[in-house]
Amino acid sequence: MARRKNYIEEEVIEKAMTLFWRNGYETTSMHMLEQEMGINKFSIYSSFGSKQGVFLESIKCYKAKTNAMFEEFKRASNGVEDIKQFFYDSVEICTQEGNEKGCLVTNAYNEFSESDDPLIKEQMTSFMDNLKTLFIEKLRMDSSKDEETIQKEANFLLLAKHGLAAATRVNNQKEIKDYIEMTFKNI
Amino acid sequence: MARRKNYIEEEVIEKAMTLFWRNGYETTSMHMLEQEMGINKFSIYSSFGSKQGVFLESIKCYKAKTNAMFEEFKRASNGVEDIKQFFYDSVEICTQEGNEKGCLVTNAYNEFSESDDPLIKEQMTSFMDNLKTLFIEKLRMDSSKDEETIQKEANFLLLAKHGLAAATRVNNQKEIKDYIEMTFKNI
DNA sequence: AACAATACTAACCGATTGTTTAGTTATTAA
DNA sequence: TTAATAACTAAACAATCGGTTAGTATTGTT
Repeated sequence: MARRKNYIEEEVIEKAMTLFWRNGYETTSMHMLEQEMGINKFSIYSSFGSKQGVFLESIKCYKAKTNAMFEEFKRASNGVEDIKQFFYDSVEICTQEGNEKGCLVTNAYNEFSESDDPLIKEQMTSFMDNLKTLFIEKLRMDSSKDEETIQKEANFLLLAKHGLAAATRVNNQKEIKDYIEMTFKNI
Repeated sequence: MARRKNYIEEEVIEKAMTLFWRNGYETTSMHMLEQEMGINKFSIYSSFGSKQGVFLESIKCYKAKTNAMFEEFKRASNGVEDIKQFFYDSVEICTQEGNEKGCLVTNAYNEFSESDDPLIKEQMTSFMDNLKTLFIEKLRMDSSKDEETIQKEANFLLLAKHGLAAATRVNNQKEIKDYIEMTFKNI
């Protein structure tokens, strides 16, 4: 009936994700998105509606990308050891790629800390809440831990992930390893 | 010889600092600075040269503001316990004020992670390096620690400060306390 | 071949960014 | 009192922001 798109939405959104991951939300302009996605504004807007829309899709893409890791994390049953492995995997995922640093969501979580956007904030908090739930689940595997300790440790680990995100930006491999080991020293 | 300024640079820069602290660098526009500082662009530019200039002065102001805390930290001689106290003081300083969250420098350190500005980056890294040196100094007070451990722990604590900055943004008092206590359990 | 539907290019929109400047007002030294 | 100096107001600057749109190219259906 009509002309076909000559780009694949899944493909271009992955490139957008990379850009957001590297630069954050505000710093990434529509012009930069045009360049990186290889399509022009019209196509971007007709496919994703707005810059916010592109970002929202990018987060979905990020979640899909990290899904395998998350699934493995969910399936695992070694308790704290699994969380540590998850930390190592989180680092791995951004050392194997280009200039992407930290965790896309954690980075954005910082950037959006209190300002504006409810839709985006919801994506962030749901990601974080989900992560915390998983932490708690793994921590409960050690039956010697009481509930209060588990809550404390889950909070600690969630905040430690911020430190980890910072680490992948400014520290080297060994320092990152040291940080993780020290974090889990008495969990 | 000529007309006198009817504002005091030290006063208006403190207001600028508050704004940068609350919103970060990019989000804070010259217009917002005009409003908050209570003077117009001409005055801002004639006093500080550029937005970057305002920010640089704001950092100096921040350093001055936190100087008392730092001096006390330097003077202290209880080792690790002093570092912990420093963490508590860092939290205190932003709960007593308005909406300022985290540490101005740590926040900016995140925002500028690798992009652009050499002058600003230098301010950030010098602040962080200085902090690390102080950590090491305190850690060395425990003579039972070997140098490698000290380096590891100093790195860990520096990254933990990122977690702390995040905590002051999204966590409540008790959770922050728990985070600090758990952080120092490992040291 | 003609039509309808959609994708594409590229220019343009108003708003806002950081920065500058022309014109006016206030202050002080002579 | 006057001339020089500097601070003020307010408008404008070019560049860029996110977003839109008119016009054209491509497609499938009839």
